[in-house]
Amino acid sequence: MGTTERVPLTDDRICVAALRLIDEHGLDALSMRRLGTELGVDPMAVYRHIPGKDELLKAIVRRVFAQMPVPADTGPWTVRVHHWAHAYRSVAQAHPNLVLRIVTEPAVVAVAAVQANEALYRALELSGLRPADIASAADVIVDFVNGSVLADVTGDTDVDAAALFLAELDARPDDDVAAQRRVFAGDRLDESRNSFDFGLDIIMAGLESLSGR
Amino acid sequence: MGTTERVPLTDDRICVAALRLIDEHGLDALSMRRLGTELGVDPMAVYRHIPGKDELLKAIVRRVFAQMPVPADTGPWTVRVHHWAHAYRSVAQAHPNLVLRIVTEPAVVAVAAVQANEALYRALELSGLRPADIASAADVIVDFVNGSVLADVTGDTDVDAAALFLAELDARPDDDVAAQRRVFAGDRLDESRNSFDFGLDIIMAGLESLSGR
DNA sequence: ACCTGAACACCGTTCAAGT
DNA sequence: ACCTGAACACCGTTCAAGT
Repeated sequence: MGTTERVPLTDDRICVAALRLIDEHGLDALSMRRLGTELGVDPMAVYRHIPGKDELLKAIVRRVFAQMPVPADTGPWTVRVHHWAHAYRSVAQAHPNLVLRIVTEPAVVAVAAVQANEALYRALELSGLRPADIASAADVIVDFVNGSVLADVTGDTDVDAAALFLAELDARPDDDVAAQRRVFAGDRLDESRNSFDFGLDIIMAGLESLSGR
Repeated sequence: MGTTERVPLTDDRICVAALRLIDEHGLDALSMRRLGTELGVDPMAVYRHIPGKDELLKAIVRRVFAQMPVPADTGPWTVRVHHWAHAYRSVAQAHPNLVLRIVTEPAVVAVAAVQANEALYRALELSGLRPADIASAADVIVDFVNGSVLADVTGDTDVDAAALFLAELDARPDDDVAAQRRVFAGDRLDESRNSFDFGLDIIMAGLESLSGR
C-alpha cells in the first residue's frame, strides 16, 4: 500500500509481458496491439514508455543478456571457456524465439557483449596468448558459439533437419555427393551428440598449438 | 515470337524480382503486394505460382545457394577448406539482407547444405581424420562460418559496432571490464583485419593436433 | 479455365479529441 | 497533464465474382 499508483505499467512489466509473448507464441506473435491487450491497456499506452517496437526489442534483448550467469572463475583456462560458452548458450536457449534478435541486433550485442564477454577475456588471459591473439581468439569463439546456438535453435522449430538432410542425400546422383555418402556410410548422423563441446575443444587445441609456436 | 504467352510470370521472374527487392530495400521491403506492383501484375497473381510468402523465401534461398561457386579441388586440404569457406561466405555477402534467412530456414539449409557442403567434405577427407570426426569437423567449420558471416553482415547495417563497444567499455566501472581494458589497451580494435581466416586456421590447427593424437 | 480485386483480419504509428 | 481510440497507410491471404 505504499504508492498510490494503480499498476502503473512500468518498463519492467512491458518487457516481461512481451518476452512471455515471444517465448510462448514466437517472435511474430509480438505486436504492439497484442501486447496492449495482454497488459489490459490501450494498445498505444506502451508508446508512453517506449518509443517503438524496435526499442522494445532492444530493451528485451538487453534484459535477457543481463540474466547471463557469470561463470565460475576457477580451473584451467580451457575449462573456464567451456563454462563461459555454456553460460552464453544457456541464455540463448532460454529464449529460442528471441535468439535471432540476440545474435543479430548489432547495437544491443555491442553493449551486452561488454558485459557478457568479460569472463571470456579473463579466461583467455590465462592461455598465454598475446593480447592481439586474445582478441582474435575471443572473436573466433564468439562466432562459433553464435553459429552453433543458431543451428541448435532453428533445428527445433518445425521439421527434423537430419531426416531432410538424409532424404536429400539419397535423392542426389552419386557423383554429386560421393564424399558425404562415404562419411555417413556406417553411422548415419546418430553421433551429433556434442558438436558444441567438440568445437570448443578443437578451437582451444588450435589456440594452444598457436601459442606454442 | 516463339510462344504466344505474354510475359507469363514464371517462377524465375518472380524470384528475381523478389530478390532484387530484398537486396535493394531490405528483407522487410518484400511484401506480396509490392512484389505484384514491381512485376506489373495483380498482387494476387503470384499465388498462382507460389503457395505463399514462406515458400517464396525458400525458393529464393534455394536459388541463391545454387549460385555458390564450386571451389577448386586442388592444393592441400587446409587450403581447400579456406576456398570452400570463402565461396560459402561470398554467397551470403552477395545478399546481406537475405543472410538471416539463409542461416535460419532449417528446411532450406538442409537441402542446400547437401549441395554446398560436398566440397567441404571432399577437402576434409584429405585431412586424415576418422569419418566420425570429419562430420564433427564439418559441423564446427559450418557453425563458425555462419557465426562469422552473420557478425559481418549485421555490422554493416546502421551503427559502427566497434565505436559502440568502446563507448560501452569506457562507461563501465573498471572492475567490471578489467580484462577487456587490458586486452584492448594498446591497439584499440584496429586489428580486426582478418578474423575469418584466423578462425579457420585455428580450427584446422586444432583438427590437426587431434588427428595426430 | 483463368484471373481479378473486394474483403477479412490483422499490422505499427500518428495525432486529434476527450477526460 | 494524461490517456484514449479513431484514422492512416500498410500487411498476407481467402474467395466470390467476373471474363
